Amino acid sequence: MGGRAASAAGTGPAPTSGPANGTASNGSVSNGTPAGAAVRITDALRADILGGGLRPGERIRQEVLAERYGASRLPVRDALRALEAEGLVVLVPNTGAWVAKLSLDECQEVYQVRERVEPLLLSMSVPRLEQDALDRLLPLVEAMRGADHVEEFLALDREFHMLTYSGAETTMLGELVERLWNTTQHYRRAFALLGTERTARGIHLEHELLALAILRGDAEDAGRVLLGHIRTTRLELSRHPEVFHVLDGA
Amino acid sequence: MGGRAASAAGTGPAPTSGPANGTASNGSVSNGTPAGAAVRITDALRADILGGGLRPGERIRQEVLAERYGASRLPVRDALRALEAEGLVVLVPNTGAWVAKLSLDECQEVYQVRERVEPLLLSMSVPRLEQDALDRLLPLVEAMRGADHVEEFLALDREFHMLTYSGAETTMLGELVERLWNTTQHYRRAFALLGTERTARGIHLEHELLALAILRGDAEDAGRVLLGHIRTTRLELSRHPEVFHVLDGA
DNA sequence: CAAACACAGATTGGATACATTTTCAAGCCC
DNA sequence: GGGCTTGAAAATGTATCCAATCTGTGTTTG
Repeated sequence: MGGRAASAAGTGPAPTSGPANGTASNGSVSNGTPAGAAVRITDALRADILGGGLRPGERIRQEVLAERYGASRLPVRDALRALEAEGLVVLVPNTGAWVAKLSLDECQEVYQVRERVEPLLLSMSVPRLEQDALDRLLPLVEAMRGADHVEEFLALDREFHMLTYSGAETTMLGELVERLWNTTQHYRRAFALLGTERTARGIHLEHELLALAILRGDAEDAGRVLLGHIRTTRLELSRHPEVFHVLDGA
Repeated sequence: MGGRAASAAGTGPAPTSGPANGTASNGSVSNGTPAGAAVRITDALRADILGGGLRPGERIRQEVLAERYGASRLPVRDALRALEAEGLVVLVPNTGAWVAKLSLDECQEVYQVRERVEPLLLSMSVPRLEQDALDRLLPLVEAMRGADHVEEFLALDREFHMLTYSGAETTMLGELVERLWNTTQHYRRAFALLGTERTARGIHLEHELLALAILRGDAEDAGRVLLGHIRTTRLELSRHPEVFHVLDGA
């Protein structure tokens, strides 16, 4: 056992240990890692929600999930609670669970927070980015240009931005940003579907500009570009309220 | 019931309707205290941690809490999980739970996020502050000047800042800010104990300046003052690493 | 004498079963 | 015929019990 647990007099094993789980690498979050089986259900459910298998406003029944994942209702409840903490599920006591649904105002609120928070994370990341990460930036931009399906673009977009954050050794800010991304996943998808050719070109340009600033090592300029990128998306989104009506009606 | 009128014209057939919206909770059940045992334990534990009854790094045993609150271990587990989501507790699978402990770097990270996020929340709040809230600002500043005990000052400080945010109709940003405050509660207390007379005077001046800007209705200037206030505290904190050593050693 | 192994104790994680609360639908009264 | 009350059914919250895992100590061996 590691000496760091030498808690003869001290307390706690290493509460804040962990190699600064950045936000890189797609895959599961495994933030607090509840437990063995519960965490598997949590990951599966999150993937289901993010992938579109469960749509906003849809009801979630514990028994159904318990049977689907071959477990009891207890780990399912733990999973729902964990996802509620991530903002993906809404639990109402003695009533039930629903997939979180954002209104237009709430979605804009998320984007406003992202405008303030992600440039900070980026500025923490840029000075410490690995060479491998830098080498992958422009290819990802090109891949996004060539993406045909919405899902492919979304995955590449996520990978690109998370890669730009992979240099930050943060414990909380990275998780916060990932949560903000997850909660707006449905709307990003719907927005990408409605996006015009003109806005798409603008997005690609912003991505390339961001990559160039990062490659230059100019964290401040990169932060400015990123702020503009998120802001542009937010304003564009505010001009397409039908995104939310569609989801509400479904 | 029926308090929550579906925002989008009565779209929802019963099955897909539900309080998936973050703010919309059932009329009868206020998301705060639905009389569930788990929620009561959660609140009690949070108060215990924030109040200093449980110190950072201290171990939490489920059985002890179960007996203390006269309940089973299950609602205790739920409470720990909820508090983990708030960042107040750290859970290690199959091992145990500890009161969250922040390193100096992590604490500064929280403050940096606060610098970005709280001015935004303030700018959303200032234009819609009630007259009652405005009338209470300067008296609170004066009360802080006269506060003798640290606990009294901390309570007034929290009340003052939360009052400045009371005009914001947010669903997520407000909770985020409250979480950030809670996770640094221990360190704010320790810092207040170590604060010199000179820093105390500066804090009071900043508070008064902030109150005046808010009363003037100048949201932008208020945001600037608030940013400086948080930044000053962060820099001051970085000059007192003994705060963390004391807590680590204890 | 020190380090690795193994066992015992303790603590958490999960499954089953029961009590409580809410919801839905039929029936009754106005 | 419409609105309200009442009843049953379903879903959630909780308690108790059992299994899996980790910590810590004692022993053994080089």
